[in-house]
Amino acid sequence: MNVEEQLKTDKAIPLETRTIIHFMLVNNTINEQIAQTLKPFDVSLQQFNVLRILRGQQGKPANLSTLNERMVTKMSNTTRLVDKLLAKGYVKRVVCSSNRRKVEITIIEEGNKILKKMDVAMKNTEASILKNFSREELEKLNNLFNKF
Amino acid sequence: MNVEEQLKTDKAIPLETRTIIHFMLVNNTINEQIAQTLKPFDVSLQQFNVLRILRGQQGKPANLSTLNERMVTKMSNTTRLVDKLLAKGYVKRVVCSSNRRKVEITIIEEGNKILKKMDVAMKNTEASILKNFSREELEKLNNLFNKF
DNA sequence: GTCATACATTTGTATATACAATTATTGTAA
DNA sequence: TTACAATAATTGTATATACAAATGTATGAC
Repeated sequence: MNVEEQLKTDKAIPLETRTIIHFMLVNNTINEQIAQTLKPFDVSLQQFNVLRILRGQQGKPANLSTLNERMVTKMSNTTRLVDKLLAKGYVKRVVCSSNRRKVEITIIEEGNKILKKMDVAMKNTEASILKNFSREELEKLNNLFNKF
Repeated sequence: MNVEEQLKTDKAIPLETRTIIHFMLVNNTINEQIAQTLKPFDVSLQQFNVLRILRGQQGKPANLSTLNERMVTKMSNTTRLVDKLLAKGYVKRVVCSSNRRKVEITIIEEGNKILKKMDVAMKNTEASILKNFSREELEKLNNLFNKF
């Protein structure tokens, strides 16, 4: 992916600006591919991430603020996101008995089932996105990301 | 920025998955900072990009499909985006006389004026986002991005 | 106990975006 | 020249997201 070509410009772009634009272009291709992957499951990336977090809880419930903390992309409305998962029958929602302000979200069987299928699809997509990278290059990339 | 720390997990994540998640985390911090930068100008990142493209035309108008082609993030509705810029008085919109299906969008003085101000703010934000990178590291990063 | 404050979630509202359907215009083949 | 397909933009609709305000609950000071 070449930045100048994509932007159809012949002018030189300052390295900093170029890096940010380049980053965004890569972001678009990644997002598109992931969106395509999740589309057949009728689940957004955000919803997928929440399901993964819930699975990571290993049976323990998570309340909304915990979910929000751990989400890859923070968003202002975890309530409605969980509502969607609830409507699809992937999670359950119980008001916390010790503190009734909190609600406890737990992934249920149907959620685990679809998550397993999505895992396979996502693994393939990840491999496809990163097909041109060697192991060392991936490590180099992760190290550079640490500098942000 | 450490991925495991951010996700509050102690399990090892496969390098491919980790890279994608890491990328998204970086994307969030970049987006937040840019959104903060543009907020005082009451212009979205998309609108900013369109203004930049129009300036790049150097007086020549661009029609909607051209704009959409060159936008960093493609979106399905350039019409409404341009409507916003029109309402703010930053661009003008003329139906193309040789082909009345097309509309020609041109940036006007007020648009150039605010764009200049935004440029300064964005330069600062870019520098801040990339403050931990040396020139060589930025080049390395851009080269790795070419592999996507 | 009452009040003020902090906490956790929910709701309202405006805007953004994705996707499909529609309108208007142009080019072209029969 | 009519009919059909292609092009360019617009509109409709559903969903997503950001942000602020509101609701309900808990806690600590007095």
